[in-house]
Amino acid sequence: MNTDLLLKNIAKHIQLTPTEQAHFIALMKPRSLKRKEMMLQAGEVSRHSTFVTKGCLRSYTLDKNGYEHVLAFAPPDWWIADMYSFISQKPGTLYIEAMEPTEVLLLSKADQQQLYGDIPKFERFFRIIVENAFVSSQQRLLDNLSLTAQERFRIFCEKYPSLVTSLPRKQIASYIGVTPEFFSKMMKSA
Amino acid sequence: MNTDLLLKNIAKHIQLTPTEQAHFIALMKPRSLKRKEMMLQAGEVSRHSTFVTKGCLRSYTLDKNGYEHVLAFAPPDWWIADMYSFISQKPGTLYIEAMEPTEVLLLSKADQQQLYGDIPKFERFFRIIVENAFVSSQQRLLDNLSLTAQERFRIFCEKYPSLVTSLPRKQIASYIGVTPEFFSKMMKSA
DNA sequence: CGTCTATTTGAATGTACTCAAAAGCGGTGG
DNA sequence: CCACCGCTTTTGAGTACATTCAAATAGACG
Repeated sequence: MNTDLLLKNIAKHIQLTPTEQAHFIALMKPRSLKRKEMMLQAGEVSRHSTFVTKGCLRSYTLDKNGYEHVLAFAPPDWWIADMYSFISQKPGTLYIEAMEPTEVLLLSKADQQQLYGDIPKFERFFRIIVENAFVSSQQRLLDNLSLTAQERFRIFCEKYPSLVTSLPRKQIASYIGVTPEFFSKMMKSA
Repeated sequence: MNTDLLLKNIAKHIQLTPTEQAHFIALMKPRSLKRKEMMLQAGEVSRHSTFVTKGCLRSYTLDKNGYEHVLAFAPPDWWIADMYSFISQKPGTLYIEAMEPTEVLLLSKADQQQLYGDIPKFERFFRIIVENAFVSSQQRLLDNLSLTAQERFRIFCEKYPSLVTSLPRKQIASYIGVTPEFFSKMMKSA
C-alpha cells in the first residue's frame, strides 16, 4: 500500500517522528474499489476519513428529480468524506463512488479521535485540511453566484488540469452546475 | 464587553478551567462598529478572528460588474473572517461590513496561534467550528446547484428565522443568489 | 423633514433547461 | 482481439427561470 504519498501529504503541514509515523500508518486500512463501486451510499453513516492513493473518487447527491450533483472529485493525494455524516455520525446525504479502479487508505472515526488526544499534532493537521477545504468551498460558492458557466469551466480547468482530460464531460458539467447538453453546446461555441 | 456569550459559545465544544477562561478573555479585544462601517476591505490582510456579540456583520465580494454577492451573515454568537486571507496572511477578496451598530471581540492571528500551542483544547475548538462551517458551505453549494430560488429562500427562512425579518430584502436576495428585482417578484407570487 | 436607499413594477432579453433522438465511444465478454 | 451493448456526447426545437434596464413608489436614517 502506498503510504509514501500519505506521509508526504501529512508532512506538508506537520512534522512526525518515525514512531509517530509508524503508529499512524498502522491505523490506516487499505481498500481497493472497482470502477463504479460505491464507498458510501446516502442514508449510511460515514465512519471513516478516506485518503486516495490511486484512481479517483467522486461525491454527489441526488436531487428530488433524480439528477446527480457532483460535490467533489478526489484524485490521488486528496482526502474525502461525507463530512456532515462523519462529524455527526448520523445518516448522510452523499454518495461516494469510484470513477475508475481506485485504492484508498481508511482512518476510522474512533482512531482519528484517539489520535487527536494522543498526538495533538494530528488535530492541527486535520484543522488545516478542513480550513483549506472550507476556503475552496466558499470560493466555489461565490463563483457559482457571480460567474457564468463558461467562466466556471475555465476556473475548473485551471484548478484541476489533470481531471479535465481524464473525466467524462458529463461529470465536469455536473460539477460546474450545468446539464450535459448545455455543456456540450458551450464547448462548441468556445 | 459581553464575554458571557463568548464563553458559552466555547463551552458548547470544550471545557475550560477558570484560569484558561481568564487567559483567553484577556486576549479578546473589543471593537464597536457603526452602521455601514467596514471591518475589512478587499485587498487587505485579515489579521483577526471575529466574534460578534451585538448587531450583525456581513461578508461579500464585488464581481467584475460591480455587483455584490453576500457570502455570509454574522449575527450575535457567530464567528466570521476572510478565511482565505486569515490563513494565508495574503490580501483577501472579501469585504466585511456592519449592517447595523455592532460589537465584536477580536482575536489576533498571533494570539490564536499561541493559544493553539499553549492550550490544545483551542485547536480542537476551532477545528470543530471550521468543520461545521465547511458542512454548511457544502450544503449551500449543493442547494445552489439543485434548487430553485424559491426553495433556497425557504431554506434560508428555516435556517435564519431571525434574519428574515430584520435584514433588508436586497441582502437576502444577494445571499440566495438572485437580483432584488426578481426577489420582489418571487415574493409576490408566493 | 429631506435625502438617500430599498422596493416594486413592467417590458425586453438572455442564459440555461427539458425533451427527444441520433451519433459516437469505450468497456466487457466471448 | 473483436463485436456488441450501454452509456456518453451531440444536435435541435421549444421553454422556463432569472436578468437587465428604466422608472415610479415607498421607506428609513440622520
